[in-house]
Amino acid sequence: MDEVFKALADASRRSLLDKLHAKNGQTLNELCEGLAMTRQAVTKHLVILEEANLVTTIRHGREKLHYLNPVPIHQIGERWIKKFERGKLAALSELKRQLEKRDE
Amino acid sequence: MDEVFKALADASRRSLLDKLHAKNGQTLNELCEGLAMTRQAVTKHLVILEEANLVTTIRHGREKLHYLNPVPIHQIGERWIKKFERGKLAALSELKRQLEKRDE
DNA sequence: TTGACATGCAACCATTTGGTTGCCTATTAT
DNA sequence: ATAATAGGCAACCAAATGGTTGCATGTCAA
Repeated sequence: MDEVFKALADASRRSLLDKLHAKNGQTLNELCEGLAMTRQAVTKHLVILEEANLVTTIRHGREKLHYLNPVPIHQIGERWIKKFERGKLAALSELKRQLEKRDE
Repeated sequence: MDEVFKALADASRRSLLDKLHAKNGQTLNELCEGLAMTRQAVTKHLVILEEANLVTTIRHGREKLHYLNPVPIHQIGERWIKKFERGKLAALSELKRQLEKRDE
């Protein structure tokens, strides 16, 4: 879980996920296109995404195809974000109450 | 948005949010209880959470009360996670198709 | 008013992070 | 067979991160 959060914490990595979301199964060099970064830097990001299970790869000859795995993202939504959404209205009304209480 | 992802990338900060989710409006010293960290380290984490707008504070005399703001978390769910959930089944079936195609 | 309590500020430190460059290996096409 | 293509590995670097210690300030209670 921590690995997923850490992997998502970098804008370059999120844009790589975006790229795969737009077109799945890209090679390393395809993913490098248009990025202001060396191929090796992209490789490092992809390794982190793979370790967080956000990207799966398949070797096909000399090419390595990268596929998005949306499951960990979904899990964060389910296990983490939903927890905080439940208390949302309650929290806001409590904050309002505290703000009003402030000058007592 | 980036600040929120970065703020959530640290397990200590997520546990501070958990603490506030369990009991909102705690002081710095309250939040320090049971943590294997100095008060100053906790302060630094709270500053990061505040800058990401995940925590709001109110001074009340010599105490500083910390309140959870669930809005940015909700936004990540809405603007980011949902995007990847939509394509989930499609992505998985495409992956399966590619895996099967592999030996052609 | 003075001591205790809650927090703030700044300097410092080790480790991690995000990136680079240079070279090596494997596969494909001519 | 050989050149071009796709990718991997390792060393190195600067900056960011997560933590510490020491001291300062503001507020409350006796």
